[in-house]
Amino acid sequence: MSADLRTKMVAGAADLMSRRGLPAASMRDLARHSGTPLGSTYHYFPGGKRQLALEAVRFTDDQVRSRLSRSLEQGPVEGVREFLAVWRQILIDSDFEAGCPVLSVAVTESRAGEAAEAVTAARDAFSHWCGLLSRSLREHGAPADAAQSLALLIVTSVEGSVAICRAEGSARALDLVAHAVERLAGNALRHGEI
Amino acid sequence: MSADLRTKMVAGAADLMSRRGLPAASMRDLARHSGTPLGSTYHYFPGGKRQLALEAVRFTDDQVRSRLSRSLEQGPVEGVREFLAVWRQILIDSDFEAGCPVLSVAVTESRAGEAAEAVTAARDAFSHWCGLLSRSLREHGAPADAAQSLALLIVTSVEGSVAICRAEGSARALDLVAHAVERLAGNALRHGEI
DNA sequence: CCTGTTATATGACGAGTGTTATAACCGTAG
DNA sequence: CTACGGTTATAACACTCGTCATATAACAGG
Repeated sequence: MSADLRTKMVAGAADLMSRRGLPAASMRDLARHSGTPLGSTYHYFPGGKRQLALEAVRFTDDQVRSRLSRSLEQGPVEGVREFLAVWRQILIDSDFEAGCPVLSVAVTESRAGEAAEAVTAARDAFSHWCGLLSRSLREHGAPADAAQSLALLIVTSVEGSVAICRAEGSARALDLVAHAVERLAGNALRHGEI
Repeated sequence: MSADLRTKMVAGAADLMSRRGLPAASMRDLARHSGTPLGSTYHYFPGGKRQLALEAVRFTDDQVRSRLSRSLEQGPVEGVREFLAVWRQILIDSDFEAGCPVLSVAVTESRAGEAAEAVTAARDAFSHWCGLLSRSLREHGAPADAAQSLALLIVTSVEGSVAICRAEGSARALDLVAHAVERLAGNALRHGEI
């Protein structure tokens, strides 16, 4: 039972899904992309593609959550910065070919389709990220409703930026949005409104 | 030469692409979805899927631009409202199965892939929408840099919201973002900063 | 050595892919 | 009526899809 190989498959799946969307990422491509044998895929993931997609979304969720939680200990502005840095790094490292696997699932799969669990996991991931940001903003003085709105605004605008950056082949959009939301977060903490 | 049928195909392609992403929308599905004969697809679109995808993105771009331009005559806040209403209507009418075809292309296709022209058209669409919003904000008193940042923040957050709304099966996210960006637009016009 | 479990390789299944060639349909002009 | 243009239908091309059954390999403990 090699946990490494399994994780490698899940991480590779998340990456490839973020590049092409789930339906266009075939099991053969997913195996090849993560450098793991195709024959092992159904050994580790008896649920097939549905299971692999679900785990890939949850994997991304967990990774982002852990990085976000850690940086939020230094305050909400630092957390926002880290949230942006996560995606910026992925864009740069992939030459703007990869993006957010969670967004990819949300855009390409239906709630009632064959990957419904993955869509639910995507919804949960967005909810987790918003919740973490919102709680931190609240704990640092922002009113509850402003914190919730601002957290959602941050997550949505960053996800949208990542997609636009891919189309542009540049981090310009994400950097502009980064500047704007950091300022908004600062204002919210100082003046209690967005 | 039936222009209606051609347009019907393009509009149907845009809709189906927004639901599943471009690679998962087969030519047979695209024809069936728009109620047009498959045999005619390559007659009207000799460039095949690439051409159909490209025209679908441009079609969406044009539609949004025209609605946005018209409503911006009543001021930037009214324009923002219209921009949000476009996507809200699509979400509701499709029971949160459809979304933005332009985002869909940006997420599922590579700049160097077989639908490179469609990706370029997606980049242009985002740029057009940001440009319209930005210009209107500037013309109504917002400083140039604030107008540009805010316009991008609006487009990105709305695109992100549409995706999240699909995953949630609810317009909650879009409505919250709508409230936030309308307030931001108002502030930018009154105080000259975001 | 043998055994048993886990992991990988291979090939096959029916269905679907984009695309093209070819044949049939259709309304209208001559 | 015939002839012909723009359309549509159909079948086929080589290929890939997700999935599974089966066969082989690798490696543990006795």
